[in-house]
Amino acid sequence: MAPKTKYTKDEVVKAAVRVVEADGLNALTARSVAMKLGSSTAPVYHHFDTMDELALCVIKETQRSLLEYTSRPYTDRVFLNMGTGVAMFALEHGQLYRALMLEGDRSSEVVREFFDTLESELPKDSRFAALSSSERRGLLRKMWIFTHGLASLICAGLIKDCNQDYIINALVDVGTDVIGATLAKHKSNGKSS
Amino acid sequence: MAPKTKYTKDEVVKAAVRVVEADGLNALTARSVAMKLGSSTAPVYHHFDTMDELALCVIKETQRSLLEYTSRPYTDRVFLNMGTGVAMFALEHGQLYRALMLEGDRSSEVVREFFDTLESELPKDSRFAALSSSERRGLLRKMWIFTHGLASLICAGLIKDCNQDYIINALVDVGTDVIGATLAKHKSNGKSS
DNA sequence: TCCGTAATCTAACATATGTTATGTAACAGT
DNA sequence: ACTGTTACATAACATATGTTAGATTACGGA
Repeated sequence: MAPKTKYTKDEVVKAAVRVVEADGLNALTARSVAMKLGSSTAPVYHHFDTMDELALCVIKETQRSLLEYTSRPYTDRVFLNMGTGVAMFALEHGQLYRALMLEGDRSSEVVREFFDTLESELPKDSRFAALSSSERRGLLRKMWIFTHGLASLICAGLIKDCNQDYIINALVDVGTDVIGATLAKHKSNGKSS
Repeated sequence: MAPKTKYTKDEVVKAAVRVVEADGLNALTARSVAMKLGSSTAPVYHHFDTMDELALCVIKETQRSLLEYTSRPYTDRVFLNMGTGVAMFALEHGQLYRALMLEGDRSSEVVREFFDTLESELPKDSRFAALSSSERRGLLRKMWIFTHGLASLICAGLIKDCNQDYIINALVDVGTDVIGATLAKHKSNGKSS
């Protein structure tokens, strides 16, 4: 039979993720992955037909990692936790956030898919129960644009002294403004109609 | 003497900008620029020692173009015009916005520099005269994060049916929320102190 | 008209990268 | 122990790109 497998498919993907994390998506080459893995390029091509295929797996793996971040209990509010998770991911894995949301060929799909995930989570927060579907969607859209902007700036290193508390504060701050305004508008609309 | 110069430095830069606009920063090569220019690569290397030098000029030119967008009178409010200009630029020159603000090696500097420009323009809007310096900065920061997030999504093609009116509406919408909250907070702080 | 300069072209070289071909050796079953 | 399979290593090939060298040629001054 064949010799025992020394580098599993998963190990190759993990090595590729580490390459992107360290030096960005442009640095993802068969040779750089092999280097991280401590092997030749052969194992890479053993598990993947093309580099594009590996890059896709890196994106998928990064997506999973991001979802793990957004499901952490930073606070007791599900919706706030998701925004915090996005920004924390950008803080701790800037290059991966860029690869996933800003650069990759599939970034549009990924962002859209992520937005849909957010939308499905929103109704779980009781504070929004009174809002109509379109009000909720408008609110979500604003908060998502803000969160994505914040994360983009964070992963560019443009928010100094950024940490978890800073992020939660920033999101609560603008969230209070926007949610407050939306609820007030809902109330006055309800009265006038 | 020498033959009349057929391709000026400016024409080379313009061609390079068109390359980036069409196919992104990764497509900026000596040969792609030469192709757009209808020449060989010689004129490129005649005006620039390295491709990095040309890329830098493309960024500078793009910066100028963006500033031109932000100084247009979309509305009668200077501050709103700047945000609208950013988003309009992202709408009409998505690849250039990415190159300038999201991808380039110098994106951090560019963004920081642009934020400073915004900050120097803010006092010109009379509505903010009452605010303290730190209140103004907080407000500006929120609006900039939102605007950058919006522009990033626009240049990824993720905002459907996006046009000038949509952009102005989006900015006025969230701007009303955030500015209203800031002014209200300022007022109550003034009363309580 | 002739010449020299320099803008451009052509072609080459060096490197980086995707990909493939070939060799090697470890493991399992006999 | 022998053998066949196959994971891996090595090295080659093709292409893309930065960069440079030499040839070419148009222009302006003599």
